[in-house]
Amino acid sequence: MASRTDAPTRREQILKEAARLFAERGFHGVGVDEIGAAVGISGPGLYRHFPGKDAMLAELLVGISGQLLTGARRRLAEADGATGASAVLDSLIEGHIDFALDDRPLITLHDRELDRLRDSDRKLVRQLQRQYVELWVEVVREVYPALTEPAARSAVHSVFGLLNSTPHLGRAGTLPSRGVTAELLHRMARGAFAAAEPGGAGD
Amino acid sequence: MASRTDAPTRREQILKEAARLFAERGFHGVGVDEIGAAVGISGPGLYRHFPGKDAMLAELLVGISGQLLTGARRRLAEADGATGASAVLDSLIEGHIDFALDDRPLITLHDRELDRLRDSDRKLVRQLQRQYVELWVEVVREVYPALTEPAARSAVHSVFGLLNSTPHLGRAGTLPSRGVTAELLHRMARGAFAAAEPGGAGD
DNA sequence: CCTCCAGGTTAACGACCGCTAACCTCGCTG
DNA sequence: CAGCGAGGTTAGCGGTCGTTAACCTGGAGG
Repeated sequence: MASRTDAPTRREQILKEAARLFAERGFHGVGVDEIGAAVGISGPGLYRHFPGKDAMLAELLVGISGQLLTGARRRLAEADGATGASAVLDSLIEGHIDFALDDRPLITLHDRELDRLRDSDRKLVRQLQRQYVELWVEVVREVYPALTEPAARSAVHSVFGLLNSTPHLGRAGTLPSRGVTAELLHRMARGAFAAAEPGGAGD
Repeated sequence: MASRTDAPTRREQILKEAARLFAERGFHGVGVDEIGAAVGISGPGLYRHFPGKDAMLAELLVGISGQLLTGARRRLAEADGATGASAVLDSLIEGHIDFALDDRPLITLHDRELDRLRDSDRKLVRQLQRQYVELWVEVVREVYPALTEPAARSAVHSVFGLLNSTPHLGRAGTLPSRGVTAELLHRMARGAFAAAEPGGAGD
């Protein structure tokens, strides 16, 4: 939380590099020596900042889930009663896309290494994720009332899959451009939701 | 290929269980002893069937990519000039959905453990995947001519993300039902493609 | 100036893991 | 029935990895 303006670097450096490495080679595929080397220190020096390798992954995953949920709640509150549900959904989609484009390693970890956590941490992360999903489901059902609740939940998960596909889009900066990609993803997400309705604009 | 009618051989049993375990806990998170235990033999007995743990993953990934590509080519050929491009796209979507619903562990491995392969195997898998994507891109561009080629490719990757979200839908058989889920995914995929077009039915 | 602590270092331990070696035991087949 | 190969078994080696132990160092505070 105390990270946006200040720069108490080491810990955050470590987390950032660990996230990148975990996303690239998997949690079990990365050694602590590599993480250390990535931030200029070597090996067990990491244990001055974290009690263990597991703790790094836990902090990353809890942080991601929390950030997503917090951001979504903020967007929901900002719009409040004024703007329509459709605008809120657009805001949620925009926020998720920003995250997926900004922090690709994190979005990768988010649905890939969850099972490597201790039981307590995993439960916490899943709870945060569930709240995030439920928040989306409510908004989606308001915009598309023909959707049953299970259908809406499935649709939300599927759209997450669509939005989280950013790591597969371009190995390096091969994307057309950030703005264009974001717009494309946004349109597709809306189109997917719209088509999820039984009487929608499917075919 | 010699597996549909005959009883599953040891080799196929091993591959199936290995796929499940790799998907659940990651390639590096599963030991050969666990794979052996899952098929009733124990430990190094696996080496009577495979030269090593890497070889199992390689065979799985090559097999998946090949099956997907072969199936797509068959569907493209079956439709030939008779049916329209839109029907071919529907057929491709249907095939991918069947795969994603049938073999969830495989679809998970497919975009998760690719980097754990030896260079030669990884190149082969990537080549198969690229051909599969390009096949989709051509069909999609025929159905939605307003899409530029990069946009179509991004859209295809994103729809794969959407369709491959099946593992997140229900931990067990909590899905509404296979048919309903398949239909929902199909409509969403079509809706996403349609909305990808610049002047599409976005909002 | 002495102290102390945050933040490093290297050495090494213990566990685990992939794989090999050596051996066993069926069910064929000549 | 002898022989043998397919398909197992257990024991154990070598390497890697997470973690701990013991030690070092520079800068802030009394």
